[in-house]
Amino acid sequence: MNIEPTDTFLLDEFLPYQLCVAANQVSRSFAERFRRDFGISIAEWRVLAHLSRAVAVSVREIHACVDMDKSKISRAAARLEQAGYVTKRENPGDRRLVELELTATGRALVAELLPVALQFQRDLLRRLGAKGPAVREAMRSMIREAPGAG
Amino acid sequence: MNIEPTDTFLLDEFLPYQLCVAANQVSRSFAERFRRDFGISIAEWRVLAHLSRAVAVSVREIHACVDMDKSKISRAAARLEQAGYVTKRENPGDRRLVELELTATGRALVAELLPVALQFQRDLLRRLGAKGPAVREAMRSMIREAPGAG
DNA sequence: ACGCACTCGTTGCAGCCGCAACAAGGTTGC
DNA sequence: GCAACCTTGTTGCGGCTGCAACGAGTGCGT
Repeated sequence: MNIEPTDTFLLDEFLPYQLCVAANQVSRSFAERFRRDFGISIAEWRVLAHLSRAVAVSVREIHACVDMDKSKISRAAARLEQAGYVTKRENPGDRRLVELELTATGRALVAELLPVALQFQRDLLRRLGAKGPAVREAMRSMIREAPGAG
Repeated sequence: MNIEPTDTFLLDEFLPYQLCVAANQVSRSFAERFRRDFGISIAEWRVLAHLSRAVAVSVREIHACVDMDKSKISRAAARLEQAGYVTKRENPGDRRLVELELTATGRALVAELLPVALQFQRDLLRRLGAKGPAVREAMRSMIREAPGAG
């Protein structure tokens, strides 16, 4: 109802900017950690994280779940295959599909990754304090519907 | 104290991922809007937003305030100059510095941009509801100190 | 069986980004 | 005054990304 005095605009107080900077910083330190300790990128981490839940998954399913471009997933999967962490096999029932599956090495890597990722999240939540759950809920509500779609 | 049952890892519940997706979606719709209506990118918008507060500003000062790489600012400024929104003049006192300044057209553009940006933020805050202030505070606390620095 | 529309994964391409090197300018110590 | 060092902004470069086009494969209607 009130009209804010916006004669001076402060970018630091602009929520989309704050959100972008926060996400970039978190993403950067997370990526640096995973790159240094495990030699994988965020895209590869996401693919591995999704594969940890299922036996054989197609690129399409990951694309439907993980908010990454098809091509990004495809290239990440190619790198993971070359590194020996996943295998790619064509689905005999539908030969368009590619079944991605973790190798034994891949499962061992995931077993190392998950605790590190969870610890990272815990550190993040600790710094958020009591606001943690509200932030998570807020992220979800922002993700659901696109802001500019209306 | 409690050990969480982490036998299944859900990427959707992973806060760094949620943060990244939310920021990307917000950023994307914001960028699309500004690109379509005004023909400028987010980098250019940030430079304009900073220039709206000062008369003549160097690349260095923007770099110190706005969390963008020097080169990104430089290129954004070059595009803005070519579009006629800012002027670049070398500082007579220190000829390394470049004084960026809004033209009349640039000021008019900013006067159009700011209400749109503020309305965008209002829409975002409305969808966050009561959690809005907590989210803003949370973003700030994430920005201050790097998460992986400890 | 065949044509047509659709789906899936890969690849080419253009654009953006961060990093580092660089040139030009300034500052300090002697 | 000058040499070594720092600062500022630009540019080249390698890598990544999103988009669109593409080839291969599938399902459907007839």
